Amino acid sequence: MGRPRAFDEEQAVRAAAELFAVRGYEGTSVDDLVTGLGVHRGSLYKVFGSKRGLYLAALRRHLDEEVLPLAAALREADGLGTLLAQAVAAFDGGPAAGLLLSAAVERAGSDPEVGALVGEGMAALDGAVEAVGGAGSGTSGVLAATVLGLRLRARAGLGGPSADAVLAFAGRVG
Amino acid sequence: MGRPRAFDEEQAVRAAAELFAVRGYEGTSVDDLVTGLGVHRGSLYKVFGSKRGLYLAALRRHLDEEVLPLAAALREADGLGTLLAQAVAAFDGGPAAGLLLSAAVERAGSDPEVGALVGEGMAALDGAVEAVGGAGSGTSGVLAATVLGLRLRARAGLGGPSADAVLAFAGRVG
DNA sequence: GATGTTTGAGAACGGTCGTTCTTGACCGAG
DNA sequence: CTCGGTCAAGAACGACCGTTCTCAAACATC
Repeated sequence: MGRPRAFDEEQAVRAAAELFAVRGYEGTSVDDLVTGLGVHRGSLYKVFGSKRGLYLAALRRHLDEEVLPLAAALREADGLGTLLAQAVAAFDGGPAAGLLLSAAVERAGSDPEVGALVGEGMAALDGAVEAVGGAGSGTSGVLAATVLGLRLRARAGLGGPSADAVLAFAGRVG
Repeated sequence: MGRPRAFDEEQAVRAAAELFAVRGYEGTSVDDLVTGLGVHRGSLYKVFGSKRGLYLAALRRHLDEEVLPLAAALREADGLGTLLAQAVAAFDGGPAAGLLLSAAVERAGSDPEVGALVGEGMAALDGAVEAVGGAGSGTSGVLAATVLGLRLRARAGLGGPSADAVLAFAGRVG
């Protein structure tokens, strides 16, 4: 019953996540989304309710498909040094944690629902560091901050530390 | 000749920097600025040319009055651990580096002039870490990333690592 | 093939955006 | 006091914002 949907919802959410990650929430207009996703305005509002609804869906997907898997992979690192190097490599290869970073800075403070999702992503990174470095070492939050800080440098387009520098640093912390 | 200016330009720039730091560039409207600064629209455009011009002035002031002095102070630390602890203490006490962080995420990628200013601020932090930790150690960029990452956590309103945790971490890196 | 329901296409809504213009208040110089 | 120039006050501009509405096209069901 009814006309079949002509767009892939998951693919649309993924495209929205990329747009939001690059231009930010306020910097991405509904027109940008309609053009970039190839989804009609009406369909977008029918499915997601609002621009914010689409943003929350994109952030949710970003967590489920990128941040949490990354955190799970980092848990398998055989030391904090390897963990750091692995995280940086993930940042070089794509938009990993980009939307998480953008959301944390731009929206987490003013939108509680975004704040909860951001907190979930950060907690996952914390947990990975803690699992590798040893619980109670008290350093997990700091090193998780380092991970996001390195992501920030990569995003800002300014040359971040080289992989060698990261490894050298990693040698210091274990 | 002419009517004298009825507002303090430096104070206006400072107020603008706070607004931009909290709400971001796109999240701060000219109406917000007019209200928050107590400066008339016409005067704002007469003096700063545009919203972007005021933003650049605010970021410039943020660097000169907060980030660069902070970097200079960090240079005097007697070790990387003290440096980290000092940086975190500065974040707790105010908006230090807040606009730098916001600009790095929201604008540095799309506005080259903002990118240059952000790069200047980050280079100052790098230099401070390098001066304390020893040049060529290759860790300066990474630890500077940690500094901004900790600032990010504080901003997002999620409980960051405690001062004790930072000190414990600092013990590992020297 | 006719019916019923949902989609896609795009015009249109009021509101707000950044910016400019017009007008009158103000003050130093002559 | 008069004049010239700068400022403050606020209305007004076109453009764009997120959102809604109308209507024809496209299927599943009967």
